[in-house]
Amino acid sequence: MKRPTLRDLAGELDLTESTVSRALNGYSDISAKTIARVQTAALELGYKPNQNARRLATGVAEAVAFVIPQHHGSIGEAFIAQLLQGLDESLARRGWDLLVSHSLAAEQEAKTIQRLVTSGRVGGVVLSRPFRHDARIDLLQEAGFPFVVHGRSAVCDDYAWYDIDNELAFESAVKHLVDLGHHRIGFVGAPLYFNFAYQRLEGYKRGLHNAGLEFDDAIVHITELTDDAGERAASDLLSLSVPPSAMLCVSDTLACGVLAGIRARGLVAGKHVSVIGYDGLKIGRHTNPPLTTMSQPLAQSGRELGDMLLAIIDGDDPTEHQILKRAELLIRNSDGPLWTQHHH
Amino acid sequence: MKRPTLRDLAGELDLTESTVSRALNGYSDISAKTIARVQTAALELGYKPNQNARRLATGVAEAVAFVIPQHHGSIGEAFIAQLLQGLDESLARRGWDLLVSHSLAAEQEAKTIQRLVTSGRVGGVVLSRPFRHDARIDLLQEAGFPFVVHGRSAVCDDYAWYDIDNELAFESAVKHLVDLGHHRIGFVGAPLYFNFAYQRLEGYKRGLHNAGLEFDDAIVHITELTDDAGERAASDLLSLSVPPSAMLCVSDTLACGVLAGIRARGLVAGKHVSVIGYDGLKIGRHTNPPLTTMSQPLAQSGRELGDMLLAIIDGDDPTEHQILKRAELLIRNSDGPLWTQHHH
DNA sequence: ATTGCTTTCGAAAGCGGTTTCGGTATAGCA
DNA sequence: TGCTATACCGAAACCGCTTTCGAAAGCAAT
Repeated sequence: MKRPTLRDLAGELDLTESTVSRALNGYSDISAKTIARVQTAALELGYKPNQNARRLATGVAEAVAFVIPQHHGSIGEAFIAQLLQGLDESLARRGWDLLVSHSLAAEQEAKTIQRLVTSGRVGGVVLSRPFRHDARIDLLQEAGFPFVVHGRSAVCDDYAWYDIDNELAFESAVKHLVDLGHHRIGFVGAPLYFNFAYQRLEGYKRGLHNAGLEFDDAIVHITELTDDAGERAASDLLSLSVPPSAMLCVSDTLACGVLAGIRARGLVAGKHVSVIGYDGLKIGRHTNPPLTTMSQPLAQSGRELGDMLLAIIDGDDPTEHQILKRAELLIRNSDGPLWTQHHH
Repeated sequence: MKRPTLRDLAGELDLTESTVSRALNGYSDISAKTIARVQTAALELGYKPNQNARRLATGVAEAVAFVIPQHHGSIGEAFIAQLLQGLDESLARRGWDLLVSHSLAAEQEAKTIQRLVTSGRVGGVVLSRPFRHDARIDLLQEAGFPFVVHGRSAVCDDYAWYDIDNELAFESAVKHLVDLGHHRIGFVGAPLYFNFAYQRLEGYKRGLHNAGLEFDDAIVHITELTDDAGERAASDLLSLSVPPSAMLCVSDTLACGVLAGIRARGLVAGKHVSVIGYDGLKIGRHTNPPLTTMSQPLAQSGRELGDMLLAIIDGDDPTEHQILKRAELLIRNSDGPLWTQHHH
């Protein structure tokens, strides 16, 4: 009832373990006939190599880890699920495993990485939502451990990453809003130690600049990445003496909250105030009103990240793998022309 | 620059590998003094045991796999993310790894399980969304491999599962609707080979029966678990000559679509027609209108599933671990009293 | 000092593979 | 037919750690 081992197989075939092993692994010094014989026998006995033994012997882990960022939101998790799916697809093609590993606190995260790297359980790591200055990245680099990151940190010349041009995305989002007549555009962001949050803010600023608009601290609201926080942000922004007529949000999750805050005030998004999200989550189709957003291809990102990581583990130079994509404006109904009283 | 091995440590300390190993693993036949000496040395040298070697030697994998159901929807993935999080929390406490493994096609799924079981990479498996008759479960049982399932199949006496009382949930959902005056209640379901879909339909029937209402084929719509499918279902149901005044959906994802279908028709959910979802996803707060739903504690489910699996791997009898929880009705705004014309 | 337990370690055999190295048959070639 | 090159396979070391077993040392008791 036990799983057959290499020895069993060898015994059955009257060959030695080493021969069988090489036959199975397609070495060229085994006759085609023997290979065939071994393979059919393996099939019959249901032989499967013990991965742990194999990994111990070869030193390759055949698994990579995805480090799930400590969760700020909960809706945002759709984000992760998507990425995971793409990743797994890519890895599965090679028969590699995907480990996920949460880490509760932020400080823990470095420890988590350490453990992963040193335990020999995985041959690579994919990070997401990097900070502007990310200790995890430093650590991985020093260790010379293969990794890719979804997003990138402030200096990102010498490692592999896959990112969306956040600045460009927000710059063009602002332009879109300006074209609709808005000139007081609010920003609902996340803590700036997240590089994506920082970059999006920069893009926002540049967008304002392009339009000759002035940057106003009062209408940028930095908060956590949850819908509740978004709701509070909207509420705050709307109670300003001169509230913004439009709000740009760094995530769809946040935008969901903003939408709620707007409704709570008796206003309607897309009419009285425009809001644009970011991520392109499918949820946005069902919000009230449906959310206009900057869309990024999450599942594909996952696939590409997987492919990149595999390539790097195989010896590719990480710096050859730096991909910058663009987000697309996905117009639904939460944006609209500037609302003026006398239109009522 | 290589990671120190047990041998290195032993050399440093003038002890043998075996002694060091036992010292590190807290065997009682090593003096406290030696243990201390070994531990500090291990710390200094930054020694971490090679997990693969360890697993090979002990035969325990210290990892479990979560098999992600082939994805029908995409919004529903929030569902998975939640579960994953809870699972990982539970496993992390023991230092175990969590592998996720997709399987593209349904037939593939059995293969996937096979591979997991035979590869020795994991010591247990958690399944979700089981079919009424689930080959994966049979396979796992025959193999005598530790597993738990989120949900359960038609016959579920002899394995471990964690489920919500689906029948009860839908029975009470119907009651809720009946109490609101509805007597023509539609059902938007998923393929009945999913046991949860089957059970919920049963609960629905029982609810009707309790209220003395007749079951009508015409207003039960079985479709896939996507929002688009939900939208089509709503559209179909609404164009009936005698459309239902309320719709019960087997998932929030589906319900999102139903809501959209209702809006598309110029009707408003919660007023002209009531809809109730299932899952209690946070998205429901942001739909139009916010979705009333039967809520289940996903993250906690994950945690409990993890604990169960660990216990079973440790030798517990699986049949001792069968947990049936209840869903709670989470009232938001998509339900309401029966709408009658003259209220207009 | 001898006997009889404990306590504390070392020796060695795995766990299940991979891989290098060398030894035969066999074939190629003259 | 003799010689070398090649194809094919076996022997053995190794990957890093765990665990059983027995030996040595320490201690108390007689």
